[in-house]
Amino acid sequence: MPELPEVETVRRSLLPHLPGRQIHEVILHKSGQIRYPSPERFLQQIGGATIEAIDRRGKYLLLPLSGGLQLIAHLRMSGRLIVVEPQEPLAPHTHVIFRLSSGKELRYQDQRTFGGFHLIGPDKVGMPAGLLTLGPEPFDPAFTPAYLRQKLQERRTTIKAALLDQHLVAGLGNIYVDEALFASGIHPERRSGSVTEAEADRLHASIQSVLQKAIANRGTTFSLYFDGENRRGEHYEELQVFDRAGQPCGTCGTEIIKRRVAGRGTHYCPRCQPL
DNA sequence: CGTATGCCCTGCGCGC
DNA sequence: TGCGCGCAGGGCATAC
Repeated sequence: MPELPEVETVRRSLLPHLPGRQIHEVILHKSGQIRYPSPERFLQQIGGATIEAIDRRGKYLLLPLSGGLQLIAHLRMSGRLIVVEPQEPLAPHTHVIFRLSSGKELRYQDQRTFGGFHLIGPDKVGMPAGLLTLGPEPFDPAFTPAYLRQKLQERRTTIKAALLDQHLVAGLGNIYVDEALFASGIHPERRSGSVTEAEADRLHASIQSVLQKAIANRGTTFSLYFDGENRRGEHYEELQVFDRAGQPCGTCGTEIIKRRVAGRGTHYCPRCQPL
């Protein structure tokens, strides 16, 4: 499940392969992953364009193209973008193939088909709605402890739901919300507004350090995540609570609990994160 | 408007 | 052994 560290790792792994390359041809094995515009117009507009860069915003990958176009990709649950030699056998669930001027292919595979592409012109029509209203990046100077404190105060929901909301801060998903809450000793079912100033400050620091460590480990490979060169992330071993239900907490030895919060499987230590 | 819920989809693990 | 069900969840549509 790619979250910010995994998407950032994909971005970095694609960096040597994409900028400066021309897209000679796009082959659609399954057109459902083309979200905007129609598959026909997508193919017509993207053919011959040159990839100028590869950027990230939250969990979105942004690829500015020549001619004022922008290709936007979202991997959702199971999407993978990999660069391979054309003779490489097609992996299952390969839906889109971009033939590049380097001779290599950028392939999009997606078992659960939740992810996909938007191709946007200079008028910005067709942008994913969520990208337009996305909150600040966790490492942007705008994401301050005071900002987090104030936003949490305004919410009436659980702290878990608030942090999963991409309008509040961009890029956190189920794994790193659980990890950041553990690192700051906050129970996931606490009311967002009940979080004290000191706790919010601690949470701010935890969010940044948890994400930073995960990026340094090139993300968490839980089941389906691999980077653009098909490598696993190494962060799984570092997880303190996520996917550790029934195992002892590394801090106090209490059994890690898993329960449903905000509609998501949620992991926490009942002793280190009291309600 | 803010919040909650269900849906999209496929593969896997579990229980019978 | 085999089948069917539930679960996994990011973002969006819909309902309240």
